[in-house]
Amino acid sequence: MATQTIGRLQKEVEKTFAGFPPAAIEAIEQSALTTSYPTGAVLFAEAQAPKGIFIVRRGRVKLSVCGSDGRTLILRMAEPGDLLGAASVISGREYEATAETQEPSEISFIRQSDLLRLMRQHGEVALWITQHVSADYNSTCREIRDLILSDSASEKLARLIVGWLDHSADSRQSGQVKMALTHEEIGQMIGTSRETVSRLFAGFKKQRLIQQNGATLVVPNRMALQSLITA
Amino acid sequence: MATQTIGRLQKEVEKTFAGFPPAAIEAIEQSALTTSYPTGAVLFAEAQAPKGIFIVRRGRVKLSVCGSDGRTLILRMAEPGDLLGAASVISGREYEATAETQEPSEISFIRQSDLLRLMRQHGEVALWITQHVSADYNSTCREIRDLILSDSASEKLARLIVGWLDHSADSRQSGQVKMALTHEEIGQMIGTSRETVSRLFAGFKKQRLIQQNGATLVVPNRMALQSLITA
DNA sequence: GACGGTTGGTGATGGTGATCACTCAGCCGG
DNA sequence: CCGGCTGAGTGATCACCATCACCAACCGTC
Repeated sequence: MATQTIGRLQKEVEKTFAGFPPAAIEAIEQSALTTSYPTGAVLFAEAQAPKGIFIVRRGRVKLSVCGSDGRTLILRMAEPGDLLGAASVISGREYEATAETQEPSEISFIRQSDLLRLMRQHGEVALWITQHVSADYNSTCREIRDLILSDSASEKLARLIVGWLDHSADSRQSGQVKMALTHEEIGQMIGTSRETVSRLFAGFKKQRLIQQNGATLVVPNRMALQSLITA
Repeated sequence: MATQTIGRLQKEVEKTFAGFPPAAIEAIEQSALTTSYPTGAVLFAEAQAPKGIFIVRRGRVKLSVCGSDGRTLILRMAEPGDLLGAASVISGREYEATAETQEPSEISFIRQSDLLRLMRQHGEVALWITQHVSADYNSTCREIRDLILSDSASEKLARLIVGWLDHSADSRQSGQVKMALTHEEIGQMIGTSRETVSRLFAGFKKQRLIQQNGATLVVPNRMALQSLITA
C-alpha cells in the first residue's frame, strides 16, 4: 500500500513536471514542503501578502473572491497539477483570491524566496511558472466574457454544465457528470442566487435537458443544452 | 522638434525597461518593429492565433472581448509601457481579447519566435514578461470581483470613477478627470447599457456627487462617491 | 447653411432575477 | 427517537435595468 501511494505520487510528479530536466525536479522537490490538508483548510486568503506558491498534488481546491457585501464568487476549482498563487508571488501583489480545500488534499508549498531562486537557477522553472500564469490569465479572461456577456442566468448555467462535460473525455462520451457542488456553490460560480439555481435546474429537467440520479447529472443530448448558449 | 521626439521616446524606453542591462535593451530594440497607428487600428483580434506581443510606446489601446450576441466588454485601456498579448504568446493559446487603438499611437511589435529567443537569452526579459502577465492577471481578477459582485449599476459606475481618480496623483488631489470615453464605452466597461450610464450620470449630478465641465469630470468629495461602493 | 453621423438625454414598458418567507428531505449526534 | 442542521424546492413580491422609441446637440463634410 505504501508503494502504491509512492507510485501514484510519482505519476503526479511526472505529469506536473513533464519535460523537466531531473536536476530541476530535484531542486523543486527539495524546496517544496508537502502537507496533507483536511476539507475546508484555507491555504491563503484574499488580500494577504504573498508568502509562496502552492502546488496541488491531490484533491481539489476552491479559488474564490469575496465582495464587500459578503457575497462570494468562485473563480475556479483547482486540480492536481495546478499552481496557486504564482501571479501574486511574481508580481509581489497580494493574493487575489482565497484558496480553500474542498476535500482532503495533498499540497506542496514553495516559499517566495525559494521560488525566485529556482527561477533564476533553472530556466525551465521560470518558463513553467510563466506558462502557468499565462494559461490561467487566458482562461480567466474567457470566464469573464462568459459570465458578463450573458445576462440570462440560464445561459450561464448551461455554459457551466457544458464546461463540465468537456472537462473529461468520458463525460463527453457518456453525458454524465458527478456533481460535487451544492446549489449555493453553483450560484457562486455563475453569479446568481441559490434559489435561481434551484429553479433553473427544475426548468431544465422539465425541458428534458438534464436528468438527475442522486449526485450524477445526465445530459441526454448536449446539443439542446448548447443551443441555450448561442441564443 | 525631431530631437524633442527622440528625447521623449528615449524617456519612454527608460521607463518601460527600467533596470534592464543595456545588452538586453539593445536586443529587444533590435527585434522590435515600431509602427505608428491611426485611431481605430486593430492590433489583434480575439480568437486569433498569437503572432507576437505588442508594446505600447505612445497612445492608448482598448482591450475588449466580444460575446456571442455581439455585445462588448472592455477589459481595460492599455497605456504606454503596457504589454499586450504576452499571455497568449507564452501559453500558445489564441488571443483572449481584441486590441484596438483609441488614438494615434506608436506601438512596437515583437514576433513570437523572437520573444521566446529573447527570454531564453536574457533572464531579465523572461522575468519582465512574467511580471507583466502576473500583474495583469492580478488586476483582472480584481476587475471581475468588482464587476460581478456588485449588481447595482450605480455601484459599478462609482467604482469606475474612483478608479479614474486613483489612477494619477493629480486626479486624486484635484478631484478632476478628463473623460476620454463615450457613455457607450463606459457602459461596455461596467457591463450596462448606454442609457443606464446616461441616467446614472444624471442621478449623480443631481446628488451633487459629480459635476461636468465639457470633457472634465469634477468630483467634489470623493468620500460621498465611495460610500456608494460599500453600501 | 443644410446634411448625415455620432453622442447624449429621457420617457414608457416589461422581464428577469434577488429577496423574503416558508416547507420539506436527509443526515448526524445525542 | 427526537432535535438540529444543512441543502433543496417553491411561491409572492418588487426593484432594477434592458429595451424600444424618440428627440436634442454637436461636428464634421459637402
